[in-house]
Amino acid sequence: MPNARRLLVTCALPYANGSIHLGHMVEHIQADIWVRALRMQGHQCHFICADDAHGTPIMVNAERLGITAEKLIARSQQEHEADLAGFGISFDYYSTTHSDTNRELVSDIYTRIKDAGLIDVRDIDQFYDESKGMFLPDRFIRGRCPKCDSADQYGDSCEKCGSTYNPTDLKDARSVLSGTAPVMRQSEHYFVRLGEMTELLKNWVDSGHLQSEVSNKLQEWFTDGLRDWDISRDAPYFGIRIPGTEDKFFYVWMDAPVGYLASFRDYCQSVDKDIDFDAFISPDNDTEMVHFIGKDILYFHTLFWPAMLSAAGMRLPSAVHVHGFLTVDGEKMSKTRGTFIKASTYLEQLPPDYLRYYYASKLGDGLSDIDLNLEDFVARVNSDLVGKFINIASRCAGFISKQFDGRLADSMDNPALFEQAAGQADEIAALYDARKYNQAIRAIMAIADETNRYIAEQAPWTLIKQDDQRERVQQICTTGINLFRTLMVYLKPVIPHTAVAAETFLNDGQLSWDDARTPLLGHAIAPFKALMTRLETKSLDVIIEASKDDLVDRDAAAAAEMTGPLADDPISDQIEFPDFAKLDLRVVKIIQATHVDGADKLLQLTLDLGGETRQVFAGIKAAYAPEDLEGRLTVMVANLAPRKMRFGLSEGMVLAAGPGGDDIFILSPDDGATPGMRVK
RNA sequence: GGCUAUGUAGCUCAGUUGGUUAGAGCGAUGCAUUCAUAAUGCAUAGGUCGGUGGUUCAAGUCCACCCAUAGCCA
Repeated sequence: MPNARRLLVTCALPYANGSIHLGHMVEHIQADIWVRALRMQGHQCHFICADDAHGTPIMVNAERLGITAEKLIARSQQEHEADLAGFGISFDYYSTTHSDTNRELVSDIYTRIKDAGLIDVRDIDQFYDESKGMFLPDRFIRGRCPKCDSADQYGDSCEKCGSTYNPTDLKDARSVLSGTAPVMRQSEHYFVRLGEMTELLKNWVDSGHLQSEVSNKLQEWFTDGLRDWDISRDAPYFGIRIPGTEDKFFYVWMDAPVGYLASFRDYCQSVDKDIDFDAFISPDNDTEMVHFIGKDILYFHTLFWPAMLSAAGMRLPSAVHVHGFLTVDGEKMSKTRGTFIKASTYLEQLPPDYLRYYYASKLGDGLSDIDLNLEDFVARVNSDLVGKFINIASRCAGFISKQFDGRLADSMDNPALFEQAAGQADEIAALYDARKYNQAIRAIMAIADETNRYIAEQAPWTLIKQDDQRERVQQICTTGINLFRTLMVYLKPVIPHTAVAAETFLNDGQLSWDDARTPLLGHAIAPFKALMTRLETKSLDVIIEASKDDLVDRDAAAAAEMTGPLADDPISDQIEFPDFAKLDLRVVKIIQATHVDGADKLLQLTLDLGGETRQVFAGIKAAYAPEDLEGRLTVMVANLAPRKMRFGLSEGMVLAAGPGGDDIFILSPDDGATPGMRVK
């Protein structure tokens, strides 16, 4: 194809710390439809993605699960790829940002930025968790909101009053990881001097690569002035080490977008070896680089990313296509309502093409959110796809196979009707290209409506009763089948799985875009089998219920975590060994235990330290009877300063665990220990 | 709080540079039909276009303010 476009198309990299859900699918489906439409027209589209595998949340989560971060991200990538493949997302390559290629590329880009004099190094103050030995991201600090005093708010913003602030403003700040109070500590950070690139970025933003809403938004940021971008994080950090440093790592948002290129380079080197990676991404090239992203990560892709590319001497994106969020039944996806639906949960019940069609029917080229209205979803799929579109094939195929031995007529009875539909090929292709899928679907369904109307007018089921009208019936049904075929071409980017089944039925190989224009005549088709079944509300109920189950498990786990001993009584501040060595813990034998007159909780214990005896009062009366204790070994703090109590002098203390009341558990050494041994 | 979107029939959405009785699909109701996965066709009902005020010969469409919803504030 002479005018074939060459494109690198990407979706935002899914984060390797959670499952793909139907919100992610808006983007992947949007991009996949775009790519498939272009490919059908003969364009060369390299569709690339990867897992975003770095950052503190992944490191922390792996630790919590007791596995390595590498294992966590490998597991996640496998799951993500399976989910995306299940929805028919036709990536050519799917990698991870935790790869050698990515490390090389980021390091290279960083070095070029540095050589251009755009890196600034300076100290900043940041919260540090001493017990965990690490700096804390804003999200890992909670405390009371400085504005409205609400408890348990994140370090960057308050969910109650919506105000934003610095974690340093938080009252009673606590580390989410350990529950301890974080301390301020200074650390050297690396910054990209974005402000230096303002002009360049402005030019790029104004030159038509972005939706108008996006440029408007960026205008605000330009007005405020671009601030330096902090690209470093201190060890420990699961990520890529900054070259020339010992303990500094690239902030995950530095290496994530580079992952697009790293994954693409791996693809060029291992799969499609005809592509010259360096040439492809060099400026002044006729290739296109197109990113699909959600509006939440606009900033990173429209300022940082072009800035990085430009500083590194690479091509800038041809387009960044931004979409909105998904709501379900008009509300934010909710785990309690069961509307936080994972891709895998959906796929267990329903075919991917239903959702792909529904999203397509609602997606425009703007940033507005789209709503998955479950009732509307059922109605739309059943009425549009099954009732209108598939029905055309279904109602015509019977005549062709039963009356005409499966052969289409040599001509159509109404070529004008076909031409009218076929003539829309360019227009519909343009709508796909402009990402106005909702308009494309409307145009396509209008053709389906017209076709059904036409068949009803002709009433082949009546004509077939007259012998002299047989040929006409065959021609009418041939017209119908060909309109179905043209519609199938138009819908193929949206419902590829259905297209495969339809191709079998039409028995003429794979449909390309140009097939929409030329009818299939004098051709034998295969017997018609149901291409799609109606969507049952029941399946959706199952999905909703299953999504609630996910939540219950998580809630239970979260609740258990929240009410455990660690939550009630967080681990104390870290100490050094000499602090510990000050404690002199000894194994002792309880030689006598007696009640204390007038004391509610105390028992008086006489302890043998192996050569010395002590009197100790212990608050364990509610849990132990004196006779049960006599003769037992336990552990005491032997060098605790004696304390005068109402009933006498207590010369130390025995160790016990538990919340109190009846729940007190004194310690016992294993068999073999003898009184006087030191515990260390 | 500031900014940016959005607010049109029961539901999901179109409405071009302001111009005649505001549109589509689904749903509802009635009729027709029975080839087709109870699919299809015809017809009817249904909207003071979030609210108020303004500009204009004329506003869903422009302006101001207000209300509601969502997002952003790196």
